[in-house]
Formats: sequence, C-alpha cells, structure tokens
Amino acid sequence: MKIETLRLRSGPVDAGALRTACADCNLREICLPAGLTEIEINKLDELVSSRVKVRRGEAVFRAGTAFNAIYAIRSGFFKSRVSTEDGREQVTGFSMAGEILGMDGIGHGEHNCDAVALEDSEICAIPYSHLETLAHELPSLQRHFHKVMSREIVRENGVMMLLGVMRAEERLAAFLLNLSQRLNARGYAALEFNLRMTREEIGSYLGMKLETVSRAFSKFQSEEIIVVDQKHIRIVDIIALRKIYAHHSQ
Amino acid sequence: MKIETLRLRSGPVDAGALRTACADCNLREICLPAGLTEIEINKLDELVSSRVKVRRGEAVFRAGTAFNAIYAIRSGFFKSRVSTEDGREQVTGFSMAGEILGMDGIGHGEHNCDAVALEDSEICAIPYSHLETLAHELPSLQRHFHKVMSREIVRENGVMMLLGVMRAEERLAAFLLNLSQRLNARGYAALEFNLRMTREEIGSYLGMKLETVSRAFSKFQSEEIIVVDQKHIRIVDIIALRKIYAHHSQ
DNA sequence: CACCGGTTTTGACGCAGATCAAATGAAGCT
DNA sequence: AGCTTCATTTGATCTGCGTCAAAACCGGTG
Repeated sequence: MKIETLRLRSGPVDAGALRTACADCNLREICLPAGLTEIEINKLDELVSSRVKVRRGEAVFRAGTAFNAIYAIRSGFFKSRVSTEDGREQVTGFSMAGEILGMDGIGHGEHNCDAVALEDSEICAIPYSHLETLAHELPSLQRHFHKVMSREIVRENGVMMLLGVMRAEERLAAFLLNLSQRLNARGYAALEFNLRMTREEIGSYLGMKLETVSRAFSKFQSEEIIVVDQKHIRIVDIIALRKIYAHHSQ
Repeated sequence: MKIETLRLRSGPVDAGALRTACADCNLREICLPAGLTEIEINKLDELVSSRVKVRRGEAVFRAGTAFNAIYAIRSGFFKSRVSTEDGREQVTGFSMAGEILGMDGIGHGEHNCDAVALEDSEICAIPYSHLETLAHELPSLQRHFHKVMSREIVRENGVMMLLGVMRAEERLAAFLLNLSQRLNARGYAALEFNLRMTREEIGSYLGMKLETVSRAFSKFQSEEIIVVDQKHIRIVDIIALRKIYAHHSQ
C-alpha cells in the first residue's frame, strides 16, 4: 500500500457540507466531549477547526513532524506505528471512531509515530493550543482530556503485557476480544466483523510474524472458535476465546 | 522480597524535618515544576501534601486500589508492573528521582499497576484534585503535566518497540543505554552504576527470561563492552553498545 | 476478463531463547 | 559466625515461533 502524508486543507473543508458539531456527533459519548454538558460541548465545537477526509494509505501525521493538533476520529480506522532507523517497524495501536490520535506529540513538540489510515476515514483536527485554552475554561474538559491520556497509558501497559508474557495464540485471542469489545461499544456486531488490517499489521502489533498470525487463525478455525474468511471474522465460541486469553488454555 | 503496601501517614510527616519545598528541590528541572517560574513553583509547593518514605519492597499503590494522587519521586528507585489473573507479571517500567508515578490511575479512577520501591525511597504525594485545581490556575503547569503524560506514552511506545521487534541483546543494550542516559541527566556517572533490580525484573521488563539476561550480560562482558560484577555495571565501550542497539550488530 | 501485484495459507526446517538442572555466590537473620 | 534464602551463572536440551519457499487467492486495472 502506497502511503502519502495527508496535506491538511487550510481551514474548514467546505464548512457547509462537512462541518458537523460535536453536539450532533453520535460519538460524543466516546470521544473528547464525553462527560461535558450540552453547553460545554457547544464551546468544544468551536475548537474543532476542521473536519478532514483521509484516504486509505494516507498519514495523518508522521514521526518527526511538528506537533500542532490532536485528531479525533470521526469515522474510519487507523494504525499507529514507530520504526527503527534500520526500517523495522512496530504497530503500536489500531484506532477507530471516537478515539484520539496524536497525543504522543505533546511531550516533545513533534510526533513520535506515524498515524496511517487503513480505510478512507474522517478526522476532526483539534489544534492543541485551542484545546489548552478551552481546557482552562472548562475544568471538566481538562479532566476528561487527562482521562483520555491516562487510558492511553493503560492501554499501552496492556500491550506490553501482551508482548512481554503472552504466547502467540493468547495474543491473537486478546486482539480479537479487544476488537470485538470496541466494535460492540460503537454499536456494531461484537461477533462478526471485517478486519481492516493485514496479517502483517496484526503480526507487527502482536509481536509475531504474519505466518504465525495466519496459523493461529487457522488453528482457531479448526477448533471451531472462529470462522475466518480472509478479512471477515466470525466469533463462534467467545468463551473459548476468553479461556485462551486468560491462559486457561486448552 | 516480601512486598507490603505502603500505609500513607496522614498529612505531612513531621513537617519540620521532612518537608522540602519544590523551590529548593534539586529535581525541579526534571520533575513537575519544570518550566514553571519561581512564583509558580511556590504555588506548586502547596499541593505537595506530604513527603513520604517508602521502604524497599513496599508498594506506593497497587492495581485495583482507588486513585487519589500521583507521586513524584524525590529519591530512590521503583518498578511498575501489571499482572494477569494467573500470576504472570510484566514490569512496565523502572522509575527514578524526578519521575512521576501513578498517572495510570486517572483514566478509570483506580490504579492499573503496582508501583514498588526497589530501594528505600522518598516520594512526594500530589493529590490529584489539588493538581487539577492548580493546573487550572497555572496554565504552564497544565501544559507541563500534559507533557509528562505524553512522554509516558512515548516511553511506552519505545518499550513496545523493544518487545515487538528487537532481539535479546538489542533489548539489553537499549536498557543499559537508557539507564545510563537517565542517570547521567541526574548528575550521576553515565558509565558506571549499580542496578537496583534483579535479573528477573530486567527480564520481565525486556520480555525475556532471567537466564537470557544473565547470558547476555556475560556475552557483553566477554566482548569487553561492559564489566559486570553482580549488580555493578561499568560500560567500557558505549559505542559498541549503541551499535548493538541500532542493530548494526556484530 | 485476463493479468498483475499484493495478501494469505500451508509445509518443511532451523534457531533464538525457553526450560531444566546444578553449582556458586551474596545478603539477611539469629 | 553460621544458617537460610534468594540471586546469579552456566551448561544441556527442548520448543515455539521464525524463516524460507511455494502455491492459492483476491482485488484492482487496462
């Protein structure tokens, strides 16, 4: 997949067509507005400077580039990744609607990772300076933003656990259960979904090779725990999946 | 090592003897006060409710317990760890003077990991509610706190990289270089130091077994890159270590 | 609709690091 | 000081996953 860096259109992209208020967004329970009152959400609206389309393969930002904004995902699916000088890369996360990209950039003023769309997507760019100002006016926004960052830390702790102590099949089970739970929280089917990423990307995230990912899928299928058809996954026996995850395996 | 949870002494512990203002603390360039003016630091002082001694083996907080405060390390050394139900644990980080513990608790109101002292240490407890209030009064504190959290996210990205794509010796080289750099930033020798953690804890952090850690140490020693004497490490050839880290290995 | 590049699956084989085992060393306790 | 417990090192062996290879499959494009 060829990857290009997103060129941010300056300002709102056709305010009439694209602009959608946080107040009207069905993600407000998941996204930054969570926990704010109606009035506060209307204020928050002001800081979402633009809604931007990102096509599959495009990067929202890249490691080493200046940090200006965080991005709320309105729709679509992203991967984040870091890489070594010698070209090896690690997918650090997959993100979906309502989640926030770019918080890695605050600390040093430049992004630490690439965020790449895995399907055509839409994001809301939130300039960080505006966010700071508004967080100052709205304590509950400040508090909520702290929570979002803290949860990212907790999420990454979980990934470290995956990578550090779990075996291949446990990792894949954890991955599928996590995906299922997040899709479910967004109103999608918990037991049937399409993967947006390749086996290689799953492998990079889980610290294993694409062949091992493929074999683990095949094993789960042979054990009638899931049905795999290319990128389509159906979870048949979620109990079994949870047992594998919790290492009460086999 | 037997591990007990710290019992927080109520209020400042003998204000006369223990209380040390942020303004006078030689960690203020590293810790939360970084970037604040003198006046602001004096305000910050008010929110450090207590300075507490933590003995080796004691936990500052534990996974599952209520989140109330974050903790600035005044002196000493800590590990953070998460664990699965079946008892396997992953060390998620080692922390030293000037660093902040407990930010994982903000997101869900309870801690996600244990923070355990690896030597007798001292911490400054900073009640989160006070921090929120003061961050509201001091935009530069708010900004700095965001940076601290963001850097934790970036640090964890780096660990994911370690665990996901690096080989055993690269991981150990990365670990030693990181330790060296952080000690150096605190005015200690960069090339000679005592490890505060066991081989097992290093292994848990780096996603390998203690025997593998030991073997890698021995290998580095045989190659005259470091000199190891139990917990005492002397880095003889830091260039070689950097090469191993950057995978221009052998 | 046939071609082409990228993705996925599956098999055979190899190896880095895990596991098992044992000896040695260091540190805390009485 | 002597005892006990834990930490470390090192060797021998095993194994889960990586590597290499090849075939099948899929989607996009002219």
